[in-house]
Amino acid sequence: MRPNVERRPPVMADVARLAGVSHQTVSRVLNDHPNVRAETRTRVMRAIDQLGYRRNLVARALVTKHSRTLGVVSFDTTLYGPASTVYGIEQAARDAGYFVSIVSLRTIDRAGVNDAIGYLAEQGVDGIVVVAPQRSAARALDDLPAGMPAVAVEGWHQGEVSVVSVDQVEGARLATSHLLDLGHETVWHVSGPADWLEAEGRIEGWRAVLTAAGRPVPGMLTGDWSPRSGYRAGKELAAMAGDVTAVFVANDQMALGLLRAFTEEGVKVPEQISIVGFDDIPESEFFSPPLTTIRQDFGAVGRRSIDVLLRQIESGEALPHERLVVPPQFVLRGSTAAR
Amino acid sequence: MRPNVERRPPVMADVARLAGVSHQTVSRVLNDHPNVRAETRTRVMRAIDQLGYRRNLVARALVTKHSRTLGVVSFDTTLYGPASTVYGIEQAARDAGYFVSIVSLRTIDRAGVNDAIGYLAEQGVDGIVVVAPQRSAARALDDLPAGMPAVAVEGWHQGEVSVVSVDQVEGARLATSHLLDLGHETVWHVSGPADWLEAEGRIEGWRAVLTAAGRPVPGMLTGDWSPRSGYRAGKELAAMAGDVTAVFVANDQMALGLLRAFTEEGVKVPEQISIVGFDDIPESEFFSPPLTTIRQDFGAVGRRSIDVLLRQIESGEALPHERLVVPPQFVLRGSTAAR
DNA sequence: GCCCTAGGTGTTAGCGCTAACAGTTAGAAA
DNA sequence: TTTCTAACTGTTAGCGCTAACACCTAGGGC
Repeated sequence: MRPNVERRPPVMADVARLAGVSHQTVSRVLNDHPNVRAETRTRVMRAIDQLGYRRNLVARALVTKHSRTLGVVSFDTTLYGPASTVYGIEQAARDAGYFVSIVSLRTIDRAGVNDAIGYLAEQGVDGIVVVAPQRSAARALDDLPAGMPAVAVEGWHQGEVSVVSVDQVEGARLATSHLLDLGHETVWHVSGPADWLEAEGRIEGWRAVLTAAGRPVPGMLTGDWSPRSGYRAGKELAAMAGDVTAVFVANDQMALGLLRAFTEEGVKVPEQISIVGFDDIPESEFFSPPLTTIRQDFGAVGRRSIDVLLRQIESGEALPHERLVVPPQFVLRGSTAAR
Repeated sequence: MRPNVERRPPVMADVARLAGVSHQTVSRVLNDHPNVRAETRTRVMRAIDQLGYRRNLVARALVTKHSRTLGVVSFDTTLYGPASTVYGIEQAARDAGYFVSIVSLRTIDRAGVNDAIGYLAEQGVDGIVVVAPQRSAARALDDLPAGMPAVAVEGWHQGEVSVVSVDQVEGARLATSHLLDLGHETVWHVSGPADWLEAEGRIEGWRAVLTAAGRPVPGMLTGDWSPRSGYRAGKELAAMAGDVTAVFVANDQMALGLLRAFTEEGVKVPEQISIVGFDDIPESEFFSPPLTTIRQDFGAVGRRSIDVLLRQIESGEALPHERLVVPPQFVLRGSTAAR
């Protein structure tokens, strides 16, 4: 490292010297300590302005043991769901005066999540949010550093850590019931990939409703959340157009793929086949036809998870683990019709 | 702050004691300093394992003056473009051994961006990436803290800072030329909101091609990037279906809105009107019809911006400001046809 | 034997801040 | 008056780490 030519940035001592007080008094002003004379305070403030002083939060964190930074471990923040969740987290954290340090995993497995948590711990974060949509990722929460406040989002867990998630099972119930209520004999399902907790929850809800209604449970198609995989599933379903009259698709992107495949094959939606999606991405309302779907309030999930995490951090002790569930919402549009 | 019941995490001195060396030797091992005997190194490593020691990067940052953290200021990371860019930034940063601290602004204005930069500076980031798609945000880069390495993404700037962006003008040229080449008399444009640099660049490229070809430049419709605004524009254009034969839409989401409006009004795409979008979001390929569009490589933009920023940081001095341009790519699909 | 060098290690100081405590003053209470 | 208290401010220590330097040893050249 070569010597830096420009003057070093001002530190507290510089402000103190200029204001004619001790550095401790400057610290008190900065931290809104009550016992500072008004006149002294303004003198210090003036000195701060004059020097363009900014306090060094790194030094502060070293002594207070609090960095006011939260770590977020997520997966493919390009997707609407994770992106919205992380956005909600970031907003809520900043409103509470915390920074957010993000690690986006390319592949999500226990080792990767563990590494990420380790890095964040070294960095001195006060707590960690893990967006853990897969079983393997969720398991990494078992070996959190001792005493590290944490919360799982969209994860599954048994008591080791608090979890905030949308009620996937209930969402699937809403979707499936809607289709049965319209008079369909049964409902097919295009699921998300195995190992994903959301996919599992949606399968569970779908199956539960069919079983409770005494309907046959058709074979299930599996996609990978992408429109392309929905397109492939759509081609298969179109070939069975006579038998299939209603499909619950595990997310809106795949539903778009189905719609495209059906259009190509001349299958009319909703006249011949009704479709319900999941997520309510901003595009869904403008699909042709507009997609009936289940809305997930990702922003609420993000905010709730920060609530839970901050309560843990600020209490300074291990709180009992909560399981917070955000309700999904049914959104009726044009892709479903009575049989 | 109440007393913490559990033992404090081990520090370097604890490792040193257990390994029977000085803390400095532990530091040397951790930093891969060459002059450490192999036997000593393994002894230290063993002690580290045994205690589960993790070094405190906050303390390290205080003395080295480098936090190995980069700040990112962005806007609405729910949208595909910003989300993908931020993802690319995060990946590239982590590959280079840096953390990423993110601030997502709700509204993007000079004051907001300035505040965000200020927070990040206090936090001790080594450099800042500002995703500054609006003129007002880009201007905030004029008052960066002295000596803070920074790079603007999708921004516009005159020499104060390096900029990495996709060539919007060229993308618009590609779109417009394609439509003229297909034999359309002229091309209409649904633009992004005013003050957005991307919107301006796309207007510029569109207009330039029309003017160069001696074609009339039709009145322009303006949206806000949302599918809904595209839908509204589509309704207007459908009413003029005889005159309008080709539309260049400033992003794919609005193009989807147009498609929906045209479907409702019975306007056939591409038979009656051809449409070209911009972005190539994952959904575009599965619109009906699949959307001809201009692909932006957001990942590349993110990676390049980190390249530029790290070069600045690691050189330790003010490098000349660069203007890096990532080429857009034309993607032919089914929403355009010859006149 | 001497010196010199290089490898390996320990000692000390200090990064910029806050916490804890130690004054100092002024005014109220005794 | 004295004494106490509260309000305000300064002094000191130390968070956990790295940089700089000091110090040992062993081995080679003379």
